[in-house]
Amino acid sequence: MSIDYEKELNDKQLEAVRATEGPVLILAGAGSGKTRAITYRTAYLIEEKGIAPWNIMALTFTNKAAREMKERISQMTENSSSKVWVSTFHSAALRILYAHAEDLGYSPDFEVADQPDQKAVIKDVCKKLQIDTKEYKEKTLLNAISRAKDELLTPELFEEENYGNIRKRVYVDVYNAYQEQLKKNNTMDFDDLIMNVVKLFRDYPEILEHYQDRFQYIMVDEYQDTNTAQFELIRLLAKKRRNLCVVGDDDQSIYRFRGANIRNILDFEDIYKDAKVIRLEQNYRSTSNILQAANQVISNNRGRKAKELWTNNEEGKKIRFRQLDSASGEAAFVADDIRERVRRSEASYKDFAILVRTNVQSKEFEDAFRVRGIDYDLVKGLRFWDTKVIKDVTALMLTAASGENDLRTQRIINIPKRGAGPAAVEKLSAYAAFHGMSLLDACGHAKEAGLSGKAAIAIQEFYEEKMRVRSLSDGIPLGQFLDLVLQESGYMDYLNAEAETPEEFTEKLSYIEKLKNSLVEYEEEAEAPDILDFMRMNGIEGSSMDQDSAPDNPDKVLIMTMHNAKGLEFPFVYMVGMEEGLFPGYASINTGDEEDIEEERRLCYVAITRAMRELTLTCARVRMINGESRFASASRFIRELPLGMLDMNITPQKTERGVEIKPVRRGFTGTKLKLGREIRIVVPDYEVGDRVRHFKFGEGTVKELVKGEKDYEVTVDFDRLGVRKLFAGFAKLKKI
DNA sequence: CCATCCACGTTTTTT
DNA sequence: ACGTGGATGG
Repeated sequence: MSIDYEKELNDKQLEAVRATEGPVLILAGAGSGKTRAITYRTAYLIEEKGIAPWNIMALTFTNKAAREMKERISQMTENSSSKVWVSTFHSAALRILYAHAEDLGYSPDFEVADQPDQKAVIKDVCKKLQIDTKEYKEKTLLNAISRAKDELLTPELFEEENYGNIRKRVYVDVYNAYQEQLKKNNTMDFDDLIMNVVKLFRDYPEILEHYQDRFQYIMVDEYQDTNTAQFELIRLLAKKRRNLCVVGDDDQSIYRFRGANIRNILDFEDIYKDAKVIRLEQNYRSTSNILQAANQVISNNRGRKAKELWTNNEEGKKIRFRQLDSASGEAAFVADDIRERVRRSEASYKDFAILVRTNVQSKEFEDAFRVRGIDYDLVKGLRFWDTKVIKDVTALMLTAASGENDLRTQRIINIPKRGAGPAAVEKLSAYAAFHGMSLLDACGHAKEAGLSGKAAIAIQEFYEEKMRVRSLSDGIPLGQFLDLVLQESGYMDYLNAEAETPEEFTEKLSYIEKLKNSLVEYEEEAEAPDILDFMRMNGIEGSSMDQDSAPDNPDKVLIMTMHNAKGLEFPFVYMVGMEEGLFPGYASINTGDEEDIEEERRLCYVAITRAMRELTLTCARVRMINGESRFASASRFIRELPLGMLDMNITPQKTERGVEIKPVRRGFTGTKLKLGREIRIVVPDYEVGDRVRHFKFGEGTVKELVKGEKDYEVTVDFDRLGVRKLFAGFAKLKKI
């Protein structure tokens, strides 16, 4: 089989495929055949350039992307695909680290901490350090640690950097203790995986060189989402041969909040002066109207790589914009619209996607679809391996297999409930530490550890159950092992008791069933099946039945967040909740940092470019936010759309109780509604030079007060935080 | 030690 | 509105 590259690719794609040597930056606009370019490039390397598949590495962010890429490469290159390293950053890091764990002071059977684990550790640390978790939120602390690791700041470096900063001092202590705790449990968190590979490469040049020789051609997908640590990882790997091809779109960078560094893509040409830059700008997905809208919106961003998508596709329908009275009205409009189109056989349910900015918005749509009998699916973030049931059951199995990991023992010590609360754990931990044994082993000495009667017996039994299971499990198949664990632990009864409804119980049973299938499947394939190995493979890489694999295409309308929609396409897209304060969100408006708005605008661009045939934007005049009715004006992004291609059928305003809401009210975000009547018009009672207080930002001096289109815009120099721009209506500043 | 009540907070998410 | 988590009382 031979591929006709020239026929199957456009000029730019072909150029990208043929640029095999040296640094290459492929700026791939939405829907421009990016994956096509990467997969053909891989095939080209193998078949035309004679590069061995195992010398090629392709890195992605999600397992889904890796799976899809693998599949497409295998379709093209027959059997060599399995030899190409196509994997996520994290699983690549994991594989490398398993081979060199000891060089970094971990034992080779180290484990990976997931979010619940991380949370448990940070909780523990806060307690030990007596940190007021009201002042320093656990989430914030974890986030700070994660960002530090993204930036390759080890606890030592982080400490150096923040030495003088009193507030950061707490972060330093927490980070230190957190890291110590993980290390003690022979555990890395996700960020450690990347950071530790970099550390390994930096400390052991010969190891680095080994991988440099192995990965002679490196490709990185979604390059705009890389963080500093990932960038450094790639840079080191590619340093020797410099065959680095990164593919991305700065306009689709929407993960700044989790550490993505957009500079990686913006500065690529500065770092690699000889980089070849190839722009894929022909879009094969959308109508030209949709594309122009996207172009127009994103052009409002500064600091982006110049590019403009174009298409040969037809002009298509105008983009619809509808403002409804309420969130439920909005959902009703969308649901009716979909139902009508399906009734007329214009499309089927699976052709539609509702894109929301925040998860809470989905509820209204679920209701609207349900009452109309429209099949829908909520694409939710919850994933199989993060489910409580699965976490519990796997922890039960792992603890029976090995009691080394105290974090895990702690997780299940009271599952099912046996009266082992924090107090008991505290005593047992102390005993374990004193005698240099694991927490599980300490459970075998519950009495000696100072536990009183009933608790001591229960915990002693917990220990003995684990030992019993361990001795019985020797050499039995994993599926049976699971049954044994469930039986001995009494977990099923616990589940039944915990479940609020019978449905909930059945759902959880089905999860366990899935786990069992997965175990059996694994056992058939693995050379040396082992529960620890199984968990290792699945914890990071998901598995054959993991949730993010595409639904088997049932005919359902999909509801999902705009973030989740990245990389997908749908004939009909509804972007809902297009309101100031929701999209862009208050949070991004309030910081006064234009960068935040730009990120939201990129998200808007991503969402628009998901649409193939028709795009509908909607918003509500009044929306409940956190239990409070609020006026909302149309999103600024609506105003950034080219008027000419908008179908804007403004519906007359109806209000409950016949109270007319004057258009002037538009934009007074934060104005509360009561009994269908608005009760307050926000006119600032302060002026330039006045001292004011903000509920969150503290005190400051008003620098500027401008009556904007929608609201007063007030610039305040806060004592603690410096200059911020706020909307007067929303900020609720108090004159002092 | 467990259950119950209230206060709080609330974008986006991967691995 | 609503779910989570901490404090409080049995």
